[in-house]
Amino acid sequence: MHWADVLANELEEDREHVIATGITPSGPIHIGNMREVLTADAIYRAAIDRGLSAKLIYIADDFDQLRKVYPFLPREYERYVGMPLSEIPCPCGSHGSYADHFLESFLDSLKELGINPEVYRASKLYKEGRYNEFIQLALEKSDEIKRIIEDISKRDLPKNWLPFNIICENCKRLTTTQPLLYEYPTIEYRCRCGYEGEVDIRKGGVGKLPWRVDWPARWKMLKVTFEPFGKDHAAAGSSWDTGKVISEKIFGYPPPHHIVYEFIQLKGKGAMHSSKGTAISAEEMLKMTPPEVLRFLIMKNKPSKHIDFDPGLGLLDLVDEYDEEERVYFGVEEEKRGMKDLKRIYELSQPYKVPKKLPLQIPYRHLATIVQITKDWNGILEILRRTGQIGEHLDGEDEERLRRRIEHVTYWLERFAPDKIKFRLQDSLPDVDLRDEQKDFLKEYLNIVKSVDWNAESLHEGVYEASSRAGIDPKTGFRTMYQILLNKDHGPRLGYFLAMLGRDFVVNRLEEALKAV
RNA sequence: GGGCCUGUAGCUCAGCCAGGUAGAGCAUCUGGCUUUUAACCAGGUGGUCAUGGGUUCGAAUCCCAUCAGGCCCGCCA
Repeated sequence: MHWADVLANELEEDREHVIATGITPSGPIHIGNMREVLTADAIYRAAIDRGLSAKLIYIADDFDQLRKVYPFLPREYERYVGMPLSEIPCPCGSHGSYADHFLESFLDSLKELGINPEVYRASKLYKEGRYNEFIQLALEKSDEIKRIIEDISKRDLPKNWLPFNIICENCKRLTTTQPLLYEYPTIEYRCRCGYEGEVDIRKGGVGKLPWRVDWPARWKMLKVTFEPFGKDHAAAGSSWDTGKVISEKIFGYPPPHHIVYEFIQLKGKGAMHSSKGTAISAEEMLKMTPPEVLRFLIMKNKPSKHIDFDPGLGLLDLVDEYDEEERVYFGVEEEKRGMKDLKRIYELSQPYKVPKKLPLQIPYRHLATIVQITKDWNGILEILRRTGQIGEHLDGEDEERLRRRIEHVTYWLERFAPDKIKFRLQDSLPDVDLRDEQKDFLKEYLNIVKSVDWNAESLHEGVYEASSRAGIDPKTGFRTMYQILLNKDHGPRLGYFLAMLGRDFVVNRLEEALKAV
């Protein structure tokens, strides 16, 4: 059984289920967050498929403070450190806040992946007073909460610690205030900026529960019944350990079902850290990977497995693997024994509906070659028709599929593909020095090209024939062709490549090369 | 120090949650194919399932211990 179904089977039948996910939008949202969201979505879908009543929610922790000036920020942001992300201006100026700047494009990406959660912003929940009863309760039970956290996490909290971080009314920081006295409904505090004052906790948005208390509070507030979280939250004494106790003892709410997931790493680079520049943002990942393939990556791996994402050649393999499973799903190819839960994985990989028939498949490697010959849509169609990979007419779904894959592979080529697979078809004959025997070869090959059946295999074989007639190594023959076409010594498999270029183009180029001295 | 995960063929991994004769891809070898951005076709070799114990008629699978590796342990996936 697929892991998502196993987890959904834990959920009680006589209950409304709320599957929660979310993050702190403090910077570009990276691909680890993708795993969390996709894991939650998988369980949500599995719950629905089981006939349970369920919804998926996404909580943006935009009331958390800015921790430091990240490398991608201008230095002026120093003055915002310690303020809630929702209260800091947007770095680019076109979003409502710092938090929205990073959040909005990520939420758009989710749409493309077929994830449509109810979105909650912590800043709103606080300002609208939805946290008020929990704040009051937490303050009343400060001592008990303090004891739980100290016992379980083995750290000491300050003497006058309260489970509430006040936002200074003067400098707007969350991190620089110290409570002096709590007497319902007000807390007196002092701030490092010199300000002293008091806040009324009945008024929303005057402060924030610390994470270890905030988390269990929101379980109850939003009636969360399932939540995936990373293993950082699951270490001994960490927020899950304290959270589940606080949830039960303080708020009287059973902690949600959960799954701890492993992190995604970049192949060869170890864990990703935005601060070290080794992170790839979620948006980038989605721009280079077709959405169904990105879902596939998450769905085929159990949450407990760590994933090495290879943005280089490995990405091509991943797409090929997806395509292969797709063919098997539609019965076009035989199932291999290693394919586990294939049907379910394929279904869960679909952003929206499962296709009714096998979608158009053009090998991704091949597409990577085609888009380097032409970026023009009609040009691409012409190439595919010439090589017999599509017929005269494409239906709407196949066209859509093709367009998307072209977009993704193009982005990948621009940003992530290794140099060795990149080339540029030269518009006119490059300035190359050809030896006499190479010209003999071109002459021989021109004859073949003029009359041969226009397909990859014949064109490829023609090189051997022309080489032997010209008395040269086939290797030199191939190299000669790449020189006059790409101005390089190597290139894509020649037969396919020439077949795509078309007879007129190839004949012309050969003739030009022969004319040049 | 603590926690979680992982350990299956030379390599990458599936199979473990519902115990019933050990699987795939790559590599290698053989045969075919006159070397092309990780070539193709057919076939073969290859594993006391990390180690030790336990439960069981039966264990890669469940339980316990040990060893090794990875990651995590203020906030953050």
